[in-house]
Amino acid sequence: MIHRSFFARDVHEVARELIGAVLLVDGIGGRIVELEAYQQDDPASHGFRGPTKRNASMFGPPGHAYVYRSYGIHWCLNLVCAEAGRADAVLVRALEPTEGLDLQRARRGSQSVRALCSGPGKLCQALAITGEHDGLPLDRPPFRLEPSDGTARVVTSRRIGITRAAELPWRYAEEGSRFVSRAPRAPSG
DNA sequence: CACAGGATATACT
DNA sequence: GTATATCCTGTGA
Repeated sequence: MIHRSFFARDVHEVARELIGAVLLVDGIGGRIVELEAYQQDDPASHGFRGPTKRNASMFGPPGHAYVYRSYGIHWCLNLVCAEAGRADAVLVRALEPTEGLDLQRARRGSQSVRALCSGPGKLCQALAITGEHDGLPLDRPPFRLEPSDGTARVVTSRRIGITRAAELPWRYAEEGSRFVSRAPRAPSG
């Protein structure tokens, strides 16, 4: 069980240690295989221009969820890090589905296991994460987080789908995983 | 494999 | 009005 205090640290440390951790919502989910780090002083972050109604939970205490709607259609899940008042968070981009595959398939339509959670919008649909989860603590139901066993090898690469600060290697993924949203193009560390 | 286009909430110009 | 931390479908090389 990962306690919310786990998140009261540097976002990059948290991101690296969360690869291989298990994320469940109402018992449904899988192993985290891909994350991206966003910081308050990062032009690509929603918190860069200060608090708004949408990003309010980013500025709240760490160890809580920040859920926002993307392109008017999809939900995306972030885990708030650092100290309260600092808008740092990791975006959960992909899971290796392990729990509740039938329900995930039903929510996503008849799909291959690889297509269930290989993207931030996809995994929110598979786990039924919506705006109602925005601001909820991550160490209380319906969330459950179990730590990685430490065997996952982590690679970094550039973040996906952004135009500002696109050169920063702040995407973290499990090396060789077939469940990431896209294969890292230029792996390092 | 690489695009283009559409759905459409929220924030910014 | 324009852009965006997305996804799906269609077209064509």
